[in-house]
Amino acid sequence: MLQQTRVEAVIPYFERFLARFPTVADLAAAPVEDVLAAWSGLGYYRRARALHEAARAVLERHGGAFPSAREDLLALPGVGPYTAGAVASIAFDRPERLVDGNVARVLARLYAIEAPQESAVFRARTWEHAGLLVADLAGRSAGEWNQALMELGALVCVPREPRCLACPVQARCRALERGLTSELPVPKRRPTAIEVELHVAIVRSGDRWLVQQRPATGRMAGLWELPTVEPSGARLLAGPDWPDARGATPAIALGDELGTLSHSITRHRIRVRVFEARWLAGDPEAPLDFASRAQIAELGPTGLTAKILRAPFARATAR
DNA sequence: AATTCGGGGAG
DNA sequence: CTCCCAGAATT
Repeated sequence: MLQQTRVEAVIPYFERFLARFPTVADLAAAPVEDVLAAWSGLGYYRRARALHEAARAVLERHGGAFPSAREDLLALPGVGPYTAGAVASIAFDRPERLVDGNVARVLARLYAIEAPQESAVFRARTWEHAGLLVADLAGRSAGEWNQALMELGALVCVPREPRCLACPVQARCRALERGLTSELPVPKRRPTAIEVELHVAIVRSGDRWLVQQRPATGRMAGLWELPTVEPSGARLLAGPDWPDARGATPAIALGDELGTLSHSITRHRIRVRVFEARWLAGDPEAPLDFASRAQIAELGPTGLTAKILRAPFARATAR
């Protein structure tokens, strides 16, 4: 959960998740749909699938006992260099290094690493320094050291306007010595944004809303959303074939435009136009269905769908 | 090496 | 607005 996601954002998900799946065996035994529903809103849904697969791998390969060796951890789905180092050092007290975004920034400044942050050179230098520091611990806890390093980056050696006066290692910081703290680390190049327009239909039946499940592959796979089309036809974010696949007779008639909102997912900048709409057919068939707010929350909505359902203009459409 | 995955909070 | 977060997998 913590991969590329702030601790504060993770905590409520983590607590709900562990209440629902208390053990590795519980997680392994659960349907992936339940795991996705518990993950809904946190983003990077591949992580949820990987964690689910990892739980099953722990049962099959390790008899249900979570592995503690770095190499065994790396072999689990969704576990890369950072996570392997974090679990090995923090959970199992092994003398393993770790580099996350915070540690990379601390080390880049401490040792004045001028290579761009996405480069292989930068990655090699930071991991090398992280290893040397752990090797100097002389038996003291690498888990505590690694967490302290991350915390230093999160609280003191922050991206902009670092609090160098409060830094415990200011005396040995080469970036501070050279006046480079605002220049390092050299940020990775930002990819150009992709503009997308989506049309979303709000179809109400009493207190229920028409929703559709996204395909099993691709973005936000398996999550539920309000009926959505991408008029430009690029189909970057649009759901399953709707309304085209409904045949010559459109099953949904668009009405008044209720409002617009903006949404961003990674490099896509989405302008969303929300329309009131009517359902023209009989009972909807999969992947379409009517669901109440509570049911939608339980199914696992996309972040955009949750945002739309919270919007004032969506609340005011009761029929 | 470059892209692709969400969403949210800080500034 | 922009940036970036306790990254990993895929192309």
